[in-house]
Amino acid sequence: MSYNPKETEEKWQKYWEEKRLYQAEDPVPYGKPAGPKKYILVEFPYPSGDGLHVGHVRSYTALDAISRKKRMEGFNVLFPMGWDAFGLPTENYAIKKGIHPSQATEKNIFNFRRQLKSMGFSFDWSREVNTTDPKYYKWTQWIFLKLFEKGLAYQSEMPINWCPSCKIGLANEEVVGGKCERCGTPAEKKNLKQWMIKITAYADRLIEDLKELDFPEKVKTQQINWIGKSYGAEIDFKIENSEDSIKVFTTRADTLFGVTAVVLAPESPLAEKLITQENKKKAEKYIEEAKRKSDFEREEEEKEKTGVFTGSYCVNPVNGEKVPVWIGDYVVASYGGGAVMMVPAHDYRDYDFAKKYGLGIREVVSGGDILEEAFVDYGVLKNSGRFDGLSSKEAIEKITEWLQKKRLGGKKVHYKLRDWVFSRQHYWGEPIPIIHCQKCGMVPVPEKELPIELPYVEKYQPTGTGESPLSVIENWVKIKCPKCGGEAKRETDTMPNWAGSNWYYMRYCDPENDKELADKKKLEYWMPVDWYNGGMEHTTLHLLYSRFIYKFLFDIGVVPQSEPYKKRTSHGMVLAEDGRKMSKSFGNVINPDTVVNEYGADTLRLYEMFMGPFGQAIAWNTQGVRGIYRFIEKFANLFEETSKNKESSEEIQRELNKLNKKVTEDLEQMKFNTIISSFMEFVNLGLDKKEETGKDSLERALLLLSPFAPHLAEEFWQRLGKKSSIFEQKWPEFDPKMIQEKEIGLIVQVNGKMRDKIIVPFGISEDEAKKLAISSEKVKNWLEDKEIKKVIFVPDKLINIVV
RNA sequence: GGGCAAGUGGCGGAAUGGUAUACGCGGUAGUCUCAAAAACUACUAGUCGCAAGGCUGUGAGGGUUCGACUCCCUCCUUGCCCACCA
Repeated sequence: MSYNPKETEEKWQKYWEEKRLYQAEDPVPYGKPAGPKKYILVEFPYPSGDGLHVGHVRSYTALDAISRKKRMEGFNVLFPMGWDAFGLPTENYAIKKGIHPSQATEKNIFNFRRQLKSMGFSFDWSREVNTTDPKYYKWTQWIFLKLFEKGLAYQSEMPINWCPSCKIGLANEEVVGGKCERCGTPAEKKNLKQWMIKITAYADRLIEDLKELDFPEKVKTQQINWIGKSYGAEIDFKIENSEDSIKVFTTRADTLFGVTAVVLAPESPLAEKLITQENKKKAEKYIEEAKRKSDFEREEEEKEKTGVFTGSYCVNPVNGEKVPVWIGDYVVASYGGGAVMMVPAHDYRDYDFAKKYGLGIREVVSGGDILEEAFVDYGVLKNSGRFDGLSSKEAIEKITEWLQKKRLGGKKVHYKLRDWVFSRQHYWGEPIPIIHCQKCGMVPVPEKELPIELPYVEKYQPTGTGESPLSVIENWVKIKCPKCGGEAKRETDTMPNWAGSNWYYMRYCDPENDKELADKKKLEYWMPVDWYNGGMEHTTLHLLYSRFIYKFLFDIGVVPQSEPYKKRTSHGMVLAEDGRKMSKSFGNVINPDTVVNEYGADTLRLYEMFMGPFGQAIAWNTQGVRGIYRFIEKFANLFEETSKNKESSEEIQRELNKLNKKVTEDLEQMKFNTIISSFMEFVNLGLDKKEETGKDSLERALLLLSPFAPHLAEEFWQRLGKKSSIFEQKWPEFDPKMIQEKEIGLIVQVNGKMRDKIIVPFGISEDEAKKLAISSEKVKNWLEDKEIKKVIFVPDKLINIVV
């Protein structure tokens, strides 16, 4: 064997590191005059105790290949790496192993870094960031202070999702199917004072600005749906014998005459107030039960709607009708004010509810049969007084206008997006830089005192009371108020995982800066990120929230544009050989170290590029890895047997140009699997025609292969006697003229079926092609006794004779 | 219930209006070997045929076209995301 990956790979990794080949150049006046830049970004990993996943390798290899090609094309490339290291998994891991989270983090990062380096990725390690480094989280806290200053960070007592097992509050995004995202325990509701971030203030801009971005449509629609903007009306239902009114949100103001009840969410503060004496027992018990039930349990009960009458009534503003007020658990507390107008005739849920509790069903839009089921489409109004005969569309407009005039309601826009619960009652996170003073209230920590470092403690287990472990460290909590000097206490909640990952890509532009989160000139040069690859699972979390934070920083003049990412792509998951998710409990995890030890990093890299379309989930196949290793051996053979030949034949050169074109173009479109197949075809052809293949072709093939198999490419490049690294070379250009063959196989069809393939000179005329086609023996049989009706000629491709 | 993808050999997949199944895996036979592994060579969608060759074939059905895996319509299946959002 003429190529031994084990020996070779480490050698070149060292060589590249010494040459500092992958360091990005800052713009003047900090660096050399910088040419055009490309900022290529992969989501930084969470350094877990499990080590690098082969899924990381897939997306990092892809973007590494792109970065390498861009450098060879002359771009000043920033391709950085760092660690998203705060958060629950490390804290849990530390508790389990009995070591401190900071030590666990250090150990895990060390391992991840070693693994990434063994893959030969071209990261600029001089810009490494770590979210748990006080020098880094100083600026995470600074961003929080700015949000607080602008009124976008606030505290609010609210029912939050609570995991009884982790003893921690969860963001809506962390509750999946009613269960805690991490441990799978059904989430409960618990009232706690929480820090909130007002992302809703940016809802419109987050939708609007998507238009300009090069994101997959799927990502855009998912974000739009998540924000969930809907246009409708807010309508006031005056409560009988009271000054108060119930505000309901509806997108179907046209059905207002069909209201036969108003239903409140059990959590609604109004609900309790409206319960009358005679309904007290029943209704209060109902509320208590409903509150105790988690969202999940409510869902599990086969969506059977339940409810209870409060005893109170309100007034339908459009016709003065007296309408009963109910409480029902099908009403979502956090949307639309937690109240709905119930129109059984024209809403499925209301229909079920009304049927169950014997409430009236009144048809006000014609078009369906409401004895059978609710009619939810638009139609023509009836039983609606002066609005009869209008179409639903017109009626929505007219009725809303009328309400607005009477000051009983009006147009209203609602969002599904809710403000972001930004506090965790945990140890392993950034302390929130706020001080609570008895006299002055909430006082922000003065900027010059940042960072507020996380105190090193022995006990970091959750308290379980809902308070963070920091709350028991008295000498840390107690502090003088920076405003009045009186007694005060530090905020003891910490920030969620997302806080550090919101802005990490800005820090790469200027990772050492102690005066600002990053220098403005550097941000102006590097931002926005030109290409950001990550997982679909981050679409409505990290990707949306970091866009919001970037917009906020733009508004306060810290960053140069309002969108951080120009282009977004996403990779598919790498599944285990059995088609399931890789998981320790299934025992089906593939460790990249094992593959690297056995076959080398290049084999793993090539395999992951070859295994299937980049955007698709795909199962691991151990035999497939062997197949790639065979390819590497074949390549080495080809090299050994042909590198002494001088010039390649015309055919080989043509195929090489085709390969050149394919790699250059498909790389941009992330069609890596077909690129690797083309290399295989080229090598197979070269081995078939050893005498025709020479040094010139090998050189170019190595350049083309170098982004994918950098070690192998460098090794053979240097074996050819080159004095500089292959990565200091220019990306090869292809010659379109060389791709054109002199003779081509023209397809001959009769009635659209292929009957023959004839060799003809390139650029043959229709007449000549026709003559040749008709005279073909095979074709003659199919034309016998038949009249030629029509001939379709596609130049240099095919000729179709219709008989 | 809503939204978005996708259905092609034994398997991963290629071809996005013009040779369907490239490339790889697996399989079969052979070479080498005391033997095995590895490697190499040939074959590998189904079907009829000694062969030449024919016919069928890209989830199902229909349509557009000289020509459809590809475009349009209806349906089925699978996957992902969202979901009592008024």
